Amino acid sequence: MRILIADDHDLLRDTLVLFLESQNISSVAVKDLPSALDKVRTEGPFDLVLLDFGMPGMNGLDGLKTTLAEKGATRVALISGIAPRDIAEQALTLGAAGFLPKTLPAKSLANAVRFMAMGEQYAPIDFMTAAPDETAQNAISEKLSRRELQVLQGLCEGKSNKEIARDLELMEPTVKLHVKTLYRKIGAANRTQAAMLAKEAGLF
Amino acid sequence: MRILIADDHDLLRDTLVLFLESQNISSVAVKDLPSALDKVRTEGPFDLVLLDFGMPGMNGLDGLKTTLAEKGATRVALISGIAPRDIAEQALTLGAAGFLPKTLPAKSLANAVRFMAMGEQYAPIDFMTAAPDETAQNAISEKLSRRELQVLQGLCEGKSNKEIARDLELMEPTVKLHVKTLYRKIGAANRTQAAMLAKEAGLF
DNA sequence: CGCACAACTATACCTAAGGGTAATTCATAT
DNA sequence: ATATGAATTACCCTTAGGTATAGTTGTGCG
Repeated sequence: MRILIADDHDLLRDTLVLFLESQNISSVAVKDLPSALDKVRTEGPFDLVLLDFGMPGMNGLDGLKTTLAEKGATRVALISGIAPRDIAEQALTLGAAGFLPKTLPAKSLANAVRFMAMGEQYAPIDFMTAAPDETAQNAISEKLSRRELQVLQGLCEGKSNKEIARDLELMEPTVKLHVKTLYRKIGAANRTQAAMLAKEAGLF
Repeated sequence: MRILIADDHDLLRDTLVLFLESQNISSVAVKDLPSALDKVRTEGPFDLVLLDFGMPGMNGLDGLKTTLAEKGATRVALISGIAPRDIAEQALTLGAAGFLPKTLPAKSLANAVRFMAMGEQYAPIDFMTAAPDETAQNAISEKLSRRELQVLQGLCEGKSNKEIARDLELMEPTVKLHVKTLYRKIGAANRTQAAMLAKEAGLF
């Protein structure tokens, strides 16, 4: 089996090649997307191409699309340290062979590589099953104060300001102010948008 | 590699054994859970145990738990024709090696078996990524008229009645009426609750 | 044909929501 | 000690949302 690895982190690239060699998977490694496309054209086809999501020339999912369009690269997977879940889903929908977070144990990575080379789609179960977007969740919950989060929860339950005030033992004007300020912080225009943003962030 | 298959459908059991044999995977097949546990004790350990979710003796996920407790069966996967997504998730959380729908192509099943035997967790990507709750979605979408669904979508996007009216080329009072009637139909007290109900039903 | 139903328009009224500004208290961090 | 920010309460004002009621289309069906 022969795969192509494209990643701008020299350390990862070198160690990964050695490790895969020990697993009887031969690999070629390059450091950016143009080099990867070049390799595919000159030395392809490969059983699998691994692209780092954050490497030079990738430009988000565009790099995946252009690579998938190459004749010598029918099986292309993304590898990333930071990309959120929705990127993974989009990549798989675009026809990627899989999505590998860099948190994956080396042995699992080797297994996943073999699996994808056989024509299957791979993504780590826990990654796909996890809360829709933990980064967005933190982005919201870290932006807001405790009170504002409590009020936001009330919004998500479809309560009126008066009900929220009663539940939190506050006066209604106080709730109104919290509501207004949390709109600013999360970029909502009204309570419905605020509730939907919280819901999409996996809150409550 | 040697695996144990437990399924009450004779046809599937026999053909699956033959197919796996052709893929250099040797297998033993039984027709219910007690037989499976017996086989594990007398002829174990196996590299992987496949349990049909609907076979005699399974009793939902209990059969999975008891099998996982056996010494000779550390790697146990479910196979099912009908189980919904949340069963699959629960099974994986309980420590199942994977979840195989019977809609899976035979070649993919063989790949998944090898993958799981290597210690990885498997579930088909599209199955895990699918809409959370299709039944609730139909419950709502079949209750509402086309217009009301269009208006509900507007609500979910946090739009005002005026904006929805402009988008649908209606007068604002019309939108207000649709909004009110759809509240009644889905049991919402205000637009935020309506939006959250739609969201939770997997709509839009 | 006439019936029922969904969709649409319209008016009016009241309440809730959202925006602006300001002041006080309190804990924490510099 | 003092500055900062969260939390609280309060005022005013405008707009949007929610309710009720009533009438007009158009489509499908018995």
